[in-house]
Amino acid sequence: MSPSPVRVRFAPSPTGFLHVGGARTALFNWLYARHTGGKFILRIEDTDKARNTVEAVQVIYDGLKWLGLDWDEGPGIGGDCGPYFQSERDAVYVNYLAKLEAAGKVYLDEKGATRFKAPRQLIVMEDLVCGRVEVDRSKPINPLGDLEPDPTIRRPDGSWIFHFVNVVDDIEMGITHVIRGEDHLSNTPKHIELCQALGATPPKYAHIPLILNRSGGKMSKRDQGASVQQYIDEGYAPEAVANYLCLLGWSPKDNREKLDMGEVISLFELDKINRRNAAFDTDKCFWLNGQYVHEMSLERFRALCMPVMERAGLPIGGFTNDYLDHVLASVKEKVKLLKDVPAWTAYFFTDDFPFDEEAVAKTLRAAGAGERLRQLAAHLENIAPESWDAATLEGAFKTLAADAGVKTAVFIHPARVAASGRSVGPSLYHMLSILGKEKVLVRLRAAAEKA
RNA sequence: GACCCUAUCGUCCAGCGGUUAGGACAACGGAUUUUCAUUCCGUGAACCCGGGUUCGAUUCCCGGUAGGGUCGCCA
Repeated sequence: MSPSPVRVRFAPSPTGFLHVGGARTALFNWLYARHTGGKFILRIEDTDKARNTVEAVQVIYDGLKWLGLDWDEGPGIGGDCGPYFQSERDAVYVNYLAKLEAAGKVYLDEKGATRFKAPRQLIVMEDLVCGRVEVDRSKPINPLGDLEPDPTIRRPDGSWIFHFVNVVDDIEMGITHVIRGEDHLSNTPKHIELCQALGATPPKYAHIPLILNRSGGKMSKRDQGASVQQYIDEGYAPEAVANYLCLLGWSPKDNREKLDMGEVISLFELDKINRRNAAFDTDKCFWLNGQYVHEMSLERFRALCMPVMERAGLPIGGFTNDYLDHVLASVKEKVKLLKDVPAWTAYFFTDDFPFDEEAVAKTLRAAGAGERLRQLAAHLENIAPESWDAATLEGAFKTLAADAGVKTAVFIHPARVAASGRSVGPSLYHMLSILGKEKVLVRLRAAAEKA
């Protein structure tokens, strides 16, 4: 008998926020589906009408797509088990509730809510990550001898409770493996009882460790870096964030860390997931992002930078692709976050670029800076436009400095600030070479006047 | 409080009966560099505690402690 194909799901509640923990759960589900050739299903758990909005659902789609997590069934895709919004599955739940009613396994409490008559047995879970876990549901939860209350499955107003609809949908959608956060481990016995009462075989469970904040507490909305949107806004490369998330609780066991998704897919196994909660290390995520940015192709870098530059209002449309590529290549090795690219490149696209006050004060207003800039402009004037390249410029700077009997830096620093308004940037000779002779001379002379 | 999970450098991840306990981020020091960044080299830094089991425990078992989680008409 061949094992049934894997079907896993990510079932977020649309709260207007995609938590990195949720994203990591989605990622592990997706990886498992891709590794096994199974299906990854997206189901929106929007039973809480008050909180759920279309915008909030969009946040989930955007975050998953940004991370490259495509779903095989779900909103926008369809599938045989739809609808994939719990708010549209009322008939299904009514149907399943009827099964429980027919079996006498539910009752109405004094407030009119429907409760499941829990059998309270010893539940043994063979968790794929946590191992064997036994919970005796017949034991009192306090010294008074109280048992855990029977789970509510439907409110008096007819709306449904998470535990019930979650279990029902997993049955209905043929979910084979439930991969979710460890915060659900304690809920699982309840889910198994419900599942069995419904006449179904429970899925396999894999409870993955939680992501904690830097101080060791549960990562909450307020914590820095808790929202996927933040990484999008700050200009992280999605492949870097996805890679980092893989490393939280999972590893290939050979000390490698920078892995592309294809490799992770082929190596991903549930038994390689550890059981220990992990603190999110923003420094390391930042570092890994830098690695990705520096090593990615110029094409990829351009694709990531263009929307950022456009949003920042840089008139990149007025320049050739060739020019754009030269500019981007000059900063690619320097920049770590995409959001920094506009500030690093603005002066390549406009003459109306900002001057860093500190740099001006320190370099341009230094004694003799104006004279140096005038000398430099006069010297560079002699370079033929067709010879205006980094190597020639470097030679020119060095000759000028040698003749003047000073270090090259004496000319370099004011030239950098004059041409770019900044004290930091790409290699100066390359920068001037990309900018072109005409612009450079204008800027050097303008700065000399102001110096 | 009850129940469940966890416990290796500050952080993440290896090691799972015998190791000089390894790698990465961060920190610190140095080299390279026209700025910044990169890169390179180096240093410091860990097996929670107590009992077992064993010739031998970081590794296995028990207890403690600590951290996290769950006990909702939130999901």
